[in-house]
Amino acid sequence: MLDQYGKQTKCLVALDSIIFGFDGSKLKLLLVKRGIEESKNIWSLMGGWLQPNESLDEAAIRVLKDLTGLENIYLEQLSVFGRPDRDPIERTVSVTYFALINSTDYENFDSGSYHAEWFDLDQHPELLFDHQEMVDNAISRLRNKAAFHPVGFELLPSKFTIPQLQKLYEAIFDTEFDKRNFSRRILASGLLTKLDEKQKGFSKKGAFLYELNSQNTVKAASSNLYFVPSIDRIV
Amino acid sequence: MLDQYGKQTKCLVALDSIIFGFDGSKLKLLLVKRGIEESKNIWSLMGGWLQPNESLDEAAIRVLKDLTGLENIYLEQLSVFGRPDRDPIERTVSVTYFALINSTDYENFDSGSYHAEWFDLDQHPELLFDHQEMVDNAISRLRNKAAFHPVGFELLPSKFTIPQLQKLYEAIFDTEFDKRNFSRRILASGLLTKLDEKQKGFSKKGAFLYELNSQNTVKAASSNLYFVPSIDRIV
DNA sequence: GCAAAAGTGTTAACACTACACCCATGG
DNA sequence: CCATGGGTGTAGTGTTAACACTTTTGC
Repeated sequence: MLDQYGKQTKCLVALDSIIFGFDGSKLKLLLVKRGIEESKNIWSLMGGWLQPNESLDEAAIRVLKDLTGLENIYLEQLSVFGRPDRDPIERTVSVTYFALINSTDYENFDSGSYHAEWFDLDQHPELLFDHQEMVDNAISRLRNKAAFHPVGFELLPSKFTIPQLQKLYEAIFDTEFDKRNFSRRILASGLLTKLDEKQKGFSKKGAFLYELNSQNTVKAASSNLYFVPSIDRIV
Repeated sequence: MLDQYGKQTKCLVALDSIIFGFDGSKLKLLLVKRGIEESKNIWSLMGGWLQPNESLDEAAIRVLKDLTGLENIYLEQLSVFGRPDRDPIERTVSVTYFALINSTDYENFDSGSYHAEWFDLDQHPELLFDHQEMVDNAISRLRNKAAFHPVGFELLPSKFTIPQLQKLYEAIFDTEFDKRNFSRRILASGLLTKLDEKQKGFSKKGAFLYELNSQNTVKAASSNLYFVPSIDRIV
């Protein structure tokens, strides 16, 4: 029972964040090289230790900032990993977080002595400890979330085209969509505002740019099923 | 960064489980009286401490068994609570789990010196620390899960009637369904096998009993959207 | 003028909602 | 024989998936 505080063993508590990015055609993963001797050349997730006076959320935000300089990133708690032997050095319970950011906005990291780098999600180096398991878990959460919430926009620049958005969703769900159905569905959500500008330089015709509506003007859209390519891909 | 193990502060790690039950008409919550002085008369979730050689999942299973004698219960990790002041006695990070069981099968607990008791979910005593927050979190997870996975059956006896199942779903989603639409939808899922027996003693006509198909025979059904009363109730 | 990407509509199948009456039985 | 809960069908509406051609413009 929850008494006998004094007799209980304590654990190190770590935070590890899976940071997804998108470069226009592929999903990216932000990794960092770990500073300790034994695993000097192994890439790992953005991780750090929980400090005495911070909540888990605060700690995850601080760690990300310390390692990359990134601020104002929305981090969402995923799950906890706690196998006794998951960290061979000392028993550690790790709480994972995930975040989505537009990777082209953050190419250069203000990361002090750490080296952070974007990798293709489907082609990244081997990871420390159980970090690959954490990444797999995060991908499945990302798919779930993207199906029901307009979450993909955080991975794109503030102005984007429908074909760009479609490529993003195709990357998230690792599949292809019919562009007529895709654009109809996205526009029907009422989340996007069409701008007068066209994207230049990529296609010859140029595609219209859109931006996300201000929160206030989106009503029904965000409370309803948002985008499900086909339910069985996400469950 | 994840080095400097020696310098880091350690934390107590607790497990707290939200155990849902169903008595045929209402959802139930299994609570226990905590053993420590300051909060002797406060009910709390099934909780205990993580031990050195067990994983989080193992610990949650063990704690549930120690407090209630319940075994072979499928527990699923929910989330972690870690505000620095959530436990006033000492800093504790708590990992929550939830489970669904058929409460009528478990009325009497082999709980050693502990006192475990079922309460109506909508009418239970005040809870310790942030346990109410944990319960709220679990309810929303239960709704989500029930909408996409045939999860409700764990709350019923192995043979059950369609009206019983409907009552369960009505309790989970706190609403009412049209019985014609409900049964059509559930049967269309292909998850149920109709038995030759009828339930006796409750209604005069008697309702046919069904059982859950063996895993093997369910194909399309479990991979597809299973039961969504109306999407905006669950998102 | 042609290659490459953008943009746009219709149809047929299916899924969902709403709704009302008869059935079987125990008392 | 009647009260209680069990069981069933249909019509209308909305939603989804599948599908092909025209437009723009840089080269």
